Amino acid sequence: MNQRKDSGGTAAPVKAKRAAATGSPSERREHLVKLAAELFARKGFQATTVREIALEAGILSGSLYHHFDSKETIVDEVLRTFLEDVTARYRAALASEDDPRAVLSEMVRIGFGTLEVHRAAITVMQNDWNYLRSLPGDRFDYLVRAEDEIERMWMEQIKRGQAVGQFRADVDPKLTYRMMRDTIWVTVRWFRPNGRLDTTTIADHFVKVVFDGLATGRRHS
Amino acid sequence: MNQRKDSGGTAAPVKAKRAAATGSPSERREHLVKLAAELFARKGFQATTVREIALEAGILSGSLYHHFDSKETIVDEVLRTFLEDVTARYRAALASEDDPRAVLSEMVRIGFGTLEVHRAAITVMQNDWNYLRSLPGDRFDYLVRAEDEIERMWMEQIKRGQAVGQFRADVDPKLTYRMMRDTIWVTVRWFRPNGRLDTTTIADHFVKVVFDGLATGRRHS
DNA sequence: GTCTATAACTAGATAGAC
DNA sequence: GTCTATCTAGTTATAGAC
Repeated sequence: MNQRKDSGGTAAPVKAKRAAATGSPSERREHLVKLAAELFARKGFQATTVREIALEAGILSGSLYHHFDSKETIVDEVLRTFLEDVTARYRAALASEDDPRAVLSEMVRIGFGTLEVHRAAITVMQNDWNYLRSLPGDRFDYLVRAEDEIERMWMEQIKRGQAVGQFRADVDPKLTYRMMRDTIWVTVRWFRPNGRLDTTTIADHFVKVVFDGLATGRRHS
Repeated sequence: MNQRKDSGGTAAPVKAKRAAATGSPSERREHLVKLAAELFARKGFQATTVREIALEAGILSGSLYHHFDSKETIVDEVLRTFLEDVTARYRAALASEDDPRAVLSEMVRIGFGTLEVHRAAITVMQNDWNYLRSLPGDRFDYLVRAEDEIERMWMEQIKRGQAVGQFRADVDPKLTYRMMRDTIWVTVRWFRPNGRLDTTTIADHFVKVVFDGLATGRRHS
């Protein structure tokens, strides 16, 4: 099935979904990146071929190279866009509020909030992180740099919260940060926009459990 | 680099790591699966070639097909082994104890405990789940079946705990289950055996935070 | 900006000798 | 149980016509 006489990089687009061919060149590019991100998220970066991306866009694989010089460039743009947005939001949260617990719960809300807009990017980041990092060259080193900056911002709030007595001091700050970070991002595995649970509900649940605990009755010791 | 006159399925093993060639056939097979699992975990299932697996074992790719009929069969065995072990442990925990909170914290400990033995398998399961599920055929349907059985076991304990008043009733059981499950497995991303934190420490931290909360002071309303 | 045609290569898998 | 040799199919990417 899906037979075509070309085994190479072609195949007439025939009845492909050629979407809005209007708009500026940069909008066109963004649109292509978005389509690719969805495919990367669904099947994985490597399992997604440039032919599939092109087909989805209603063009042929060769034409894709008018917009991007490689498949890596596309996934690069997917991840970079997400990381720039989320770090910017975190910085804004830090600047607008001082109370550690307030900042931290705002950061939790920001994290879950990105699930809607950046669902595909987050999925790719989680599933293909190891692979992209294993590629030769330093092209994806910024992934680790962004991760480090985000870690610093979280850790600072956790430690300040402990220092002022808002958070219990008998928990490892780094372990706590990782637990919070992972629990937020990993939600993309099952989160569905327009599903039973919206990101605000999920964030509230998370804050409730992590801050106050699941158990009833007296507090720890 | 790494140049050889063969572009096919060959390449003299030369100075490869040919390990213990002794032992029963089934031990040999298990050993190969283990080597493959490590590669799958590091680079991803698709990025790992049968040639790399063979090289790691000190044989040629063609020889691998004496043991397995396909690359998929190998990853199948990796995941199946892990899932069978963990579900068996969960069942034992349910059988040996009745108190919901005790069972649940035991399940948490079991989860983190598998990180050491099954680190590679868990990594593969997380990173390549979407891809394996997207493959045609029903070969990997058991992934979802195992997931469902595990979910039932956890949910039962959470709901019983709420019914007997051990856990607060104002949290969504399913959301709570997902949060606990994800937080445990995702730990493979950064967990290193023989690192600063062992699985017991991580499990204790987890139970502390999730059961009693991070905040100091009075309990939730 | 897209298509045609193809280059250059790598993947998983097989058949049969040893 | 391993190696030799090879097949088939699929991959990213390019060059130039339109």
